Amino acid sequence: MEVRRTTVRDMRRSNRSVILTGIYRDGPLSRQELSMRTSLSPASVSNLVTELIAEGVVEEAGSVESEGGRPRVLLRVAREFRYVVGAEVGETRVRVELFDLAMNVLATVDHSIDAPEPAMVVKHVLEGLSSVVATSGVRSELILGVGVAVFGIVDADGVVHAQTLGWDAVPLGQMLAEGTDIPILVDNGANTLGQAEMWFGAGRGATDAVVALVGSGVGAALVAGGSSYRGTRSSAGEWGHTTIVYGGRSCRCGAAGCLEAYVGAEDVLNRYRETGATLKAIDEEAAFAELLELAVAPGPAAAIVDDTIGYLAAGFANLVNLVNPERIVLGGWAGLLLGERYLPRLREEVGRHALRQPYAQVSIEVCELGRDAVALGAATLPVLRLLRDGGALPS
Amino acid sequence: MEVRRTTVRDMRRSNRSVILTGIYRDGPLSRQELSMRTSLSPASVSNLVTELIAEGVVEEAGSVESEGGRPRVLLRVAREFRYVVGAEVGETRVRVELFDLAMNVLATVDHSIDAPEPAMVVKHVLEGLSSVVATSGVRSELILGVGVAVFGIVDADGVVHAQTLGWDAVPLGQMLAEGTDIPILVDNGANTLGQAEMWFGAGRGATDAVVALVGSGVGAALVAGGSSYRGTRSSAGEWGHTTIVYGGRSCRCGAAGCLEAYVGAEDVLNRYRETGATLKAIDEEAAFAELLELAVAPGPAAAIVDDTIGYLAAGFANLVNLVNPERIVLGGWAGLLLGERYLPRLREEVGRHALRQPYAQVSIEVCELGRDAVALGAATLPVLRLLRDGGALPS
DNA sequence: ACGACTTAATTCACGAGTTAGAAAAAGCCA
DNA sequence: TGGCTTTTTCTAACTCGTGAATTAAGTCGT
Repeated sequence: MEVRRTTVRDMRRSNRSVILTGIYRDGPLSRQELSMRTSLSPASVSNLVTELIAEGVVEEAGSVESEGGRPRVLLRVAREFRYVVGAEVGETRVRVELFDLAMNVLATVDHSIDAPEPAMVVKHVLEGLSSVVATSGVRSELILGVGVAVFGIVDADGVVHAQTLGWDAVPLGQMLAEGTDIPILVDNGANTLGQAEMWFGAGRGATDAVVALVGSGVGAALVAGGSSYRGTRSSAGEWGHTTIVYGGRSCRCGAAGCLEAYVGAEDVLNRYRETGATLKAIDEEAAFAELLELAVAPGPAAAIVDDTIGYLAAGFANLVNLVNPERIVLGGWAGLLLGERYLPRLREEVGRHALRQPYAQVSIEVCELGRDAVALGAATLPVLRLLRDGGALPS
Repeated sequence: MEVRRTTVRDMRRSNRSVILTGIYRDGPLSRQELSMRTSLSPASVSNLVTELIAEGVVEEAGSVESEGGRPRVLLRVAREFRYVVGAEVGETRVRVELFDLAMNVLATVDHSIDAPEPAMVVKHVLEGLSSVVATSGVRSELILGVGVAVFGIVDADGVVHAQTLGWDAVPLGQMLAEGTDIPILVDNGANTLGQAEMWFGAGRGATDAVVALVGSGVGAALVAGGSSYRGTRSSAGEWGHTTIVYGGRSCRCGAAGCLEAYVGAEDVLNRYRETGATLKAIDEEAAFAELLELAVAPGPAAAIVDDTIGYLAAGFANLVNLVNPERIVLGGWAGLLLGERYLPRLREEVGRHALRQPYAQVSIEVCELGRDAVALGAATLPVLRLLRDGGALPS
């Protein structure tokens, strides 16, 4: 635990960060309002804002009339000050998107891949980067950074361990950095999606939250005290591989009774098929949707879905009891399908498994952004850094 | 999420805190060493230390000869600058202890109680406080604060919800504050014990850790980024009531399949007795020890203990996967008994349930301090505050 | 015993920061 | 135009950490 000094420079950076973050998050604000909410003196706000405007990070955005006095000038982050890129590395495709600072999409490129071989992924990300830069017409010096989301465990230095991709200690960050001058930030896909939901979706306003993702696999993003919690070596959040049925179904991670083996879409379908029933759809997502359709009427499908909600609720209750979040957000493609139908049931079931006290303090919601938010979330990584550094650019 | 300004005062407080914490935690240090490890300039260290010495928080502690130059003067926190009190409220007794700042015990008072009725507990804590002050001869103005540990959920304001004591929303902090001028800090007993282990026991040096306590009940203290993690309303850490066997044994919390229902001492003994076997001992702790003795030879006792280790390992693995700590420390009276016999087995079993990556990063240890550390940990609460505030006293 | 050398701690002037309060700017209303 | 209100900027005062120079306090060789 390295304790570190504070200098007068840190103070200024911190205050710049406070102001910039305020402007970014809570839309156009006047200097007055900034002064109120940060409790910085009007003098300091003015001083800092002048500097931020001179550097181009912040711009004035019209004024608002007051009751008989000088009108307030509104401030906002200059959308076109810099740009950010978000990349999503999936099992079947690489998607690269370019955003302005207000997170408007300016360009998107998708590239399907057959086998997620590291070298090829690197190639596609770099090509996608060039491509979005070209089509958007943005000068590449103006790109603040590239956030890359991968579904697997990502070390602090961008080393990726992803069993689903068959990657073991792939230094993705370094490999990408060799192909471009733009800063690269690699993170877990669950985390980036969680980050997107926290900023722009169902997580807004919460400081202690969990974004739980249920797709073919199961994961979670932990947010503690307003920022993402990653653990010692940033592999926290492997909620899908917590044991929920000791000695139960075997999971692809090698252990038995993992939550994922009960609520992951693949395993839900397996559980259904093991009853002897069949589904028309071949595609996993279509099959899952079909199962949910069948489940409206009593029968084996309904029973399976029922059980799934129960297991999921127990998994949620574990989060509630252990982490005591103020909000849990359910996402992932399967999670969304389940959530839109069974959210009230789910909430109720969580109440049955969780302790009264922490249960009373949590609200359970469904993601608002859909699956495309993975790249969006990745793109927020450089923005987050910009805000944290008070608008100072990485040298 | 209130973002707040930083002023030049915060800077000074922060630097005082950095220095004071360094001196407190890493024994006598010279100004030089402080300068090195905090990266503050020698000038600032000198300046801050002068101030701290003038206020009496820090004192010089002899000097150490150097190789041909002026000897370094060592600095340490003045043990007798202030004193702190720790209280443990258990089901059968109230213990109050008085410490100096080096955490030497100067006085102890125990008081057995039959029924943990709030008003009585308050009375006993306050009487204990007077008593330790009297026997130690410490002037009560010199007492920095009283940390009170209760086994239950403790809100931020010292409101206690403890099912085992039958307390529902008891404003213990406020009740105590009415009886004394000394600042009162109430916290969960698992947290205070965890705090003690983190400072003085098996948790030293770790920044992301979990202290897991197994006694009659089961709980945990979460430490994230060097400080205790409490969640939204400080009820985080209810590890004992996470589901580990979906639909399994019913737990006293009302849910089914909680970890506590499998590894809590009471339930371990129940599981044994359900096999039809009996134990000579009546007392729970003696019975548990007897069970462990019987388990050295193959038979039903060994099977039960075997299963217990398995469940416990799964519970540990859940922590490893979800929280990615660098260390897990096993404590509690039953945990200690299990740990001293089965630690290697336990570690191995955790490896079977956890993901490879996070498992490789965690070390699993046993508590070093024993059960008396609950009051010690409670007493660290005011010390923690002193260090955090850079030696400034609560006004 | 003395002086050269080494290392530790303090002093001091300076630049960078925030703040309170005064002054200026910018609008509204009569 | 002039009075009024509200927002923003300017100014002087004060705090703090830093680097360079200085002082303090030893060791060691001769």
